[in-house]
Amino acid sequence: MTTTRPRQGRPRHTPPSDPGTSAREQILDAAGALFVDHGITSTSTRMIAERVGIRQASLYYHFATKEEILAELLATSVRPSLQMVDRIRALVPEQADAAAALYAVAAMDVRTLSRTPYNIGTLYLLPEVRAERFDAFRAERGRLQSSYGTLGALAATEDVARALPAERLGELLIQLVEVVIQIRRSREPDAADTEAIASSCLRLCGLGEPAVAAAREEGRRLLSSLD
Amino acid sequence: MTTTRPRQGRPRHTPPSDPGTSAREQILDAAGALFVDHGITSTSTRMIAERVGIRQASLYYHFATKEEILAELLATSVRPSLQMVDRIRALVPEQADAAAALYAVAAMDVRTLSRTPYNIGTLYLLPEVRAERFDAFRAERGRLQSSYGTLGALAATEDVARALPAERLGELLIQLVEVVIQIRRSREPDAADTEAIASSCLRLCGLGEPAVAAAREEGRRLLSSLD
DNA sequence: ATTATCTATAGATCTATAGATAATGC
DNA sequence: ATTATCTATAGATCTATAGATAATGC
Repeated sequence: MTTTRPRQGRPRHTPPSDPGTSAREQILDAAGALFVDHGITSTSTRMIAERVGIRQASLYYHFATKEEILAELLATSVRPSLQMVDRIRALVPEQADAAAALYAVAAMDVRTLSRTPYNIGTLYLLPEVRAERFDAFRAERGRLQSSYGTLGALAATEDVARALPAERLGELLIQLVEVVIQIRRSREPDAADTEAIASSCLRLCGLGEPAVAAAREEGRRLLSSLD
Repeated sequence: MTTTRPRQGRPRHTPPSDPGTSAREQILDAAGALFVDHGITSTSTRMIAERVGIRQASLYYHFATKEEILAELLATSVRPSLQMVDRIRALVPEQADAAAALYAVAAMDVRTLSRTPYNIGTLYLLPEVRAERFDAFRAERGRLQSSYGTLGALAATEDVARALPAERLGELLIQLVEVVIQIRRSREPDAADTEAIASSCLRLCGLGEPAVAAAREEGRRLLSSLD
């Protein structure tokens, strides 16, 4: 039992419950949870500060504006998904087994979205995020979407590939994966959800049941080789 | 050219551009467009009033609170979709051709969501709507979702029906249909989108390309018999 | 008389800044 | 001296109410 050394600066009126994490981190966590629950504009800086255990004005030592807090949250929210896609695509060199790669990417993404401490995916959907200020974030998300499109086009049957250009396929696939955001609003997503969603991505690409089963097996192998 | 008779009450500081529609209607339209663009909390009663061409306080003659405006918008937003489902399910007596019915319902719903004057579907996604106050609305949406589930379960192949209980299938199908809400944020959805989304619903249910094509034909027939 | 607006405003926010203060670090 | 907080507050909102007013309806 190590007593954590008190930090520098004037003490808080309420001492931090977790002295291990930085104030900046605590603010981001509090703001994230509140933005997701109540929306961005409905969350006041006072609410954020209260949850952290500091005074409202003290936020401004760490962030210049409320927007800056949001920007930081958004930046860290797509990045894990994008990195995951890159790692998985690196494992599947050519279009060797695109269906397995798509399964793995979708499953991983669903799991990531299921497990963030608050349902951070909902932030994408809020109108405030369409401000020009957040262009960079939306561009990253666009890259994720087009990865889904490319992967889906490679995995798809000829019939489906002909009917759906990669760009539209990407829109549909990312939308399907993000159903987990909606599910999380009413219940705790589980492993069966992950499997159902990832398999649905493959079916949407036109794969029949034997091909879906095969890609699922191989996709799982890919995932376990990631750890 | 009929000059519309001026209405009762003190004249507005800016005369209404469309004297045909009631003030109530004008307020709902203005609020809907603003809620969708900026979010609910970010839309002030002043913004709504300005768009209508009345003073902020005059809103309160028609609605007791801002929440009441939102409640009215939500109430009128799912209803068309629910009625459509009922009409189409009535046309397809037993499980005669569930796949065609699912195609028709999905296509109709996509078209409805594409054509509302503002992208009203986005309202579902806003955190403010989770307040208890809007329980009735969320219940209606739940009914729509379970209609998708039932229809999907009937249309699905045995393999898929075994893998996905109707409840989860409903979540996936409605999510897929509502991709049109996201599409509308970046571009104008067209007939090809409608077809792509409705066909994707069928593929997600495990249908192969010949079955998808057949259901699409029959689904279109159903739709044209609705007018 | 009734209706639908208007003007004015109370009271409750909310964001962000200025400047003081209580720790640690050197 | 530096850091991270605090207190206090300016200035800008925002929602909703009270009461006046300018039309039409009878």
